[in-house]
Amino acid sequence: MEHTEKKRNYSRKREAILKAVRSTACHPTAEWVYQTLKTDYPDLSLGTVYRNLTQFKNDGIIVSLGTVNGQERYDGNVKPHTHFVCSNCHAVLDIPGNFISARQIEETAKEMGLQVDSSDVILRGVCGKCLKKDG
Amino acid sequence: MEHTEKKRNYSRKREAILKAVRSTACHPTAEWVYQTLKTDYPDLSLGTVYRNLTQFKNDGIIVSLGTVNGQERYDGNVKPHTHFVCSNCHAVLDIPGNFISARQIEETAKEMGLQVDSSDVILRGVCGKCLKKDG
DNA sequence: TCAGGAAGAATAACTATTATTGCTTTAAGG
DNA sequence: CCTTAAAGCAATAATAGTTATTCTTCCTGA
Repeated sequence: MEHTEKKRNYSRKREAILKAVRSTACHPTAEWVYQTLKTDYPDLSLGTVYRNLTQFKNDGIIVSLGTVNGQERYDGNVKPHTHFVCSNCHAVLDIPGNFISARQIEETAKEMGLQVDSSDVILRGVCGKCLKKDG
Repeated sequence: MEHTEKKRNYSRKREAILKAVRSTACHPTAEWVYQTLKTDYPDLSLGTVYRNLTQFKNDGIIVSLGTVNGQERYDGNVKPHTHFVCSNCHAVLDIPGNFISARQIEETAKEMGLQVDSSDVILRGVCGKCLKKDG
């Protein structure tokens, strides 16, 4: 009996895309992934990156942070955590700590008749790098 | 010495755009504002709506909640508050309560050398209407 | 009233994303 | 093996939201 456990055809490129997202803390855009992999995979197309990122997102393997400056940002870390967005250079940083009360959310959701599946905390401001640069 | 504050000419349309955003709790898109005002201002153009919304945002008169389903959502309520986004119908609802500790954020920001200007809490899930509709 | 600047409409341009197309690979059954 | 159907893929075209451009009109202050 052969190994038949893969539901989706294996693809070196797809694996590389997933690896790229997981191996950085920069919360990349589709474009970033494309540019990063283009040297190793010259015949990679941007559409392939978009398609695979969407698949990963739907499968819950990666997560989307929403759009920053018009571009969707992805995160290989699927555990909920806080993000900081620099309004100057649009960098996205991970922030340790939760800042939020799950119990309080649950209560409010119940009160208002909502089903809450996830919660995001996003801080906005200027990152250390930009603070130094711009005085 | 005169004040150098940039004075802006009065405009009935601009006033109407601002009023439209402030008079609804639906956290409208540019398109919504355009459609809403088109009957009263038949010669209003979508470009004008976009331009004025951007100006208002830059002036801090209104605030952007980021893009939901590809469209930017605005809010006439500039005081920070929590939002709920329905992943089914993409409605945006106001949630009373803050859920977040300003002191804790301040501490973390100081630790990490960040300047935090604002913070958003976004809950995602299914709203009451959609829960009823879809079972 | 007149000059100069701001606002507006119409439309073109841009950018991120998604759908389509046609080719290739894989899986399943005989 | 061999055939056939389904799925994957890259490349391209197309879409949608937004922004920029151009030209005209209108307001404001002297």
